[in-house]
Amino acid sequence: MTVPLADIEPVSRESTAGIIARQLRDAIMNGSLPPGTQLGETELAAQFQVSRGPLREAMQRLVSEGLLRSERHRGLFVIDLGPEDVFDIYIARSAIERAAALRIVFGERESVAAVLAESVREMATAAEQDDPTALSEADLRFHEALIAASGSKRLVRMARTLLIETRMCLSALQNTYQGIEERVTEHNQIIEAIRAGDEDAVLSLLEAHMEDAVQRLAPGNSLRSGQAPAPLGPVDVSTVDERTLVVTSDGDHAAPGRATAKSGRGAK
Amino acid sequence: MTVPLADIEPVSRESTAGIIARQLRDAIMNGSLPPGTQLGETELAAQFQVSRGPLREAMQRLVSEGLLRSERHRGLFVIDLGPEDVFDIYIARSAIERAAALRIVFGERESVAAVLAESVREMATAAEQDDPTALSEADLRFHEALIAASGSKRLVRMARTLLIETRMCLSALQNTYQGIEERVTEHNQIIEAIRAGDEDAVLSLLEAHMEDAVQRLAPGNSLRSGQAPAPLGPVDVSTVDERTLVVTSDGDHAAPGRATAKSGRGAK
DNA sequence: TCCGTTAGGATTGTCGACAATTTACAGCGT
DNA sequence: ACGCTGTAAATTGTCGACAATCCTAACGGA
Repeated sequence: MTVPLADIEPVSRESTAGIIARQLRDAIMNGSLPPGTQLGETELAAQFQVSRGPLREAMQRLVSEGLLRSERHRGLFVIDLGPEDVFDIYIARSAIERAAALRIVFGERESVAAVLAESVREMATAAEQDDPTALSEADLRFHEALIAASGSKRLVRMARTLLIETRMCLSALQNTYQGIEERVTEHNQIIEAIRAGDEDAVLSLLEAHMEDAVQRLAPGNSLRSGQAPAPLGPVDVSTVDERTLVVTSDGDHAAPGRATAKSGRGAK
Repeated sequence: MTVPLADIEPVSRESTAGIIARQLRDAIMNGSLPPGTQLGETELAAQFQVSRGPLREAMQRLVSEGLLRSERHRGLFVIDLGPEDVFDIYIARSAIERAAALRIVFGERESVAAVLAESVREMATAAEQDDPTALSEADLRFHEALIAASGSKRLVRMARTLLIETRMCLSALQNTYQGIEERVTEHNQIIEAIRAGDEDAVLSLLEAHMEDAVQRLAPGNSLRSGQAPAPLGPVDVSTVDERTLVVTSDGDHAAPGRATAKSGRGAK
């Protein structure tokens, strides 16, 4: 009556484990918890001012998301990304974002383009000021918005982990930037293709965008050639992520596959 | 020395929460825990012969995977899939399996084809004996093997939930089967295309396969038209799956988009 | 008869303590 | 000096109990 009661969402509609899980995700993403870090339960519990119970529940969530690696009677550790993981991340991202773009092309393209344009503007601003960190942030926000605009709950959920891992890659490699302006252009081209409703253009631009990232972050691999650099054979779906599956990320693993052409089908 | 010590994997390399989580997943998948069921902690803890602690940790995993829905101070419930979810599942599956197929085409195709052929043989056997359940099992096993063969950890992990949800859809709709033989043929065509290394054929066959499933399970939708039937707008990536986001799955939602042609690009 | 109130029961959320296992280190023997 | 062994500390895994919250239903009043 007095208050227009906007969106009050009664006190704490969210579970404690959910809150802690989100904070931990952020901490892992922004580098507060570097890869390989062991998460001491007692220490973190004190920091969050909760008991070990809720904290463990939150950590189990991250384990199932693949952000933490569990070693029984040893502890929980932040995953460290080997080169094969970098490649794998982009395989998955490519799949997710392609599907999202496909949905968008068949949806209300204009409003989506407007939202995406906002992120690109932020990127441009960051580029002008020569602020690599801000540029990465805006870049990720672009892709996050792209996926969110698909309206698919599952694509969004699956992408959350991938975007966090992407950020981990970027901060690990300390942004080896070549062609800052170029990146802004690439994103703008995607938006333009969305506005035009040109399906083939959107998909091939996106694929090229991903391929570029792979070339920068995991040279020697390509989304359109060679097998995964990971030396692991076919994986059993029922056990992965459960038993630890430690990957020794000790350097060498270069796949013989030479990078093939940028993208296959011509854009418009 | 005496024993050839095969793969002993010291006692219990897997966490208790992991074991319970897997069992719960199976129970949800095979229908022992129908959609909407509330998971009483005390009851389940007694059944697993553990305390509520490890059980809650296991359940939090499933929450983050999207198989359980959490309502604070109310309990955990098995998700029930509305029509919009069915469509969403196939959007995501289509994305994942396409990426997996792409990896396979660039990898060792023959050995993969052999593995997949085994699943199809099982399908054929089930079809002969007119056993819908066994056919579904074999069908899912095919797709599981397809994704596993990609060698991508992340694709495998993301697909796990999707395949469980797929099984939930099928058992809910009690297998409205038309064209049993046809399905076996479709899978065989995919294998054949993999053997031939015909990328375009593999991708369009797979897309058509998914589109067929959508037509059967969520008529009125198409992977290549109309926006998602879900009435929810763009989703915020940071909150989904955390705050509950209850979807009232009350029937009507038909998208106006008429189904377009099977698949776009011609196959070979 | 209908509605608001209030007790009861049940379930979830949280906590502190104990048990089990691993790791590190000191001591001893060769 | 090197390696093995046994003990001790620290951390994780598990449990039972208490507190907070919600649902149900019986009760009383209009």
